[in-house]
Amino acid sequence: MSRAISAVKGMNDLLPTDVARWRALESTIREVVRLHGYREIRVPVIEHTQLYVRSVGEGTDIVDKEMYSFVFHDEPMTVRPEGTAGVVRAYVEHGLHAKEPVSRLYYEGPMFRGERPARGRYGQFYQAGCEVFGDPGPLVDAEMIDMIVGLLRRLGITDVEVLLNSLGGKGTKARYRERLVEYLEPHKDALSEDSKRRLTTNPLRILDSKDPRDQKVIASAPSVLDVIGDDDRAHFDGLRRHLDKLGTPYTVEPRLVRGLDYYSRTLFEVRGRGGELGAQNTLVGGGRYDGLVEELGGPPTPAIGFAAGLERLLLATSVAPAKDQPEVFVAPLGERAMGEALALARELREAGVPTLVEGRGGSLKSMLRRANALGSTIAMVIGDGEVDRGVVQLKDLAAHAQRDVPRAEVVSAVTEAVRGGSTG
RNA sequence: GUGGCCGUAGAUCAGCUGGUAGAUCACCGGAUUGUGGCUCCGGUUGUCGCGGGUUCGAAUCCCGUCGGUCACCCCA
Repeated sequence: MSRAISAVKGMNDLLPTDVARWRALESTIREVVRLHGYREIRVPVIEHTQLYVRSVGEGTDIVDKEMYSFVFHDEPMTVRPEGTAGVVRAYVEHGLHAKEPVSRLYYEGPMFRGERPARGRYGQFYQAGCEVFGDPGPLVDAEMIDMIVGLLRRLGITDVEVLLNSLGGKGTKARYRERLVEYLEPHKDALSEDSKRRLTTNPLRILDSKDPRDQKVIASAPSVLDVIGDDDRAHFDGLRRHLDKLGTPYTVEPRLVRGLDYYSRTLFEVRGRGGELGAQNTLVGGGRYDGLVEELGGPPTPAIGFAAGLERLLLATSVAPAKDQPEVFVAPLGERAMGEALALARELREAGVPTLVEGRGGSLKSMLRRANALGSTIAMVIGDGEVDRGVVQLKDLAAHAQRDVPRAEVVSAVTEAVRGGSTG
């Protein structure tokens, strides 16, 4: 074990035990999303850097300092830091808008950001997300938020809060930004160092600063909700009405802003309140991005989407993984039995029964110990005696029962036992 | 990127103010020439994260570095 190569910082392995939980989580998400009419789309992990610069936006931390970018054959490329941009690109590139009036897309996969890793936040992390194109809302907005809350509930994550805000339409964001800077400028000296810098780069971010100095100033800052247009207000009110009707709880948080530039109008975030999440308690983030499709070369198309952080859901969830251990453990004793065991295992597998053969030899005791440790339901012992008599010893591990079964009847006896329970 | 804490067998950890490493679990074998979950016995496993320094001597002290973790930052 000399000079072993370790994983890259922030990247981590998911061992089989972990993966069992992941699969349980993913299948729940897929099911919920399917019930809402979403269909999965798979897009590349690598895109032109420009895609993210134009969508996520310059001045955002993601683009400015967190992207895994490289130049390949003189082309600036980036390993995706988030999912929406790529999906929008695909939507435009394949002219989906011309094929169906509304597209409901689901995606899932690894994202990459060069941040300092912490619990619930990694350089390579996984997101599942949905995007709806072609529906201006606000009904879909409400439906999406409600779906997320329902999904979390199915995952056993109930201690959450939904934060809701509106960033207004096209012009309002810039207008509010101006208004905010106007307000903050005179208080500049009272702000934290970070926020002084943000005043020019990304003033909206100052709103959710945790620094007490900033909070003091922010407390009486103008609210976006006072600046949004009448249409935006109507949209926001409509969304709230739908949520109220559904009984889906939410909190209006005018200071909620998100890290990406493309958002407009509806903005939401779901935070977990369980202690296991620490400061990384944002489980889901999303919002409307009505201008992005056009921005990326498509026709004007309203759109909304969200992304959920899978490792964070996993920290908060109580979903139990399905059993993935072999049902049958074959313990051969001796040379002749080995060959017989292998053939038998193949038959069982063809019949759909997960089977493992102990090929390392060893004592029967140790083999049975292993069968038990693996959680197998049936152990099959084959020795010279069994081979000579044309039988196999079938042990029901839970019932401590065993009997000889003629070689020809083994498969049916096993499938029966596996489905039915006892072997009699 | 900034600051705090941590880094010892596969896993969880002990090792006090420096004298070249231990427990438990796991794993392997045995206690009935071929029968498991409990029990008992025995056994394997470590460049004490890495590099340098102080010292007769360092897992133990100092510096650096890498990794993890917590808070900030940011975000999923």
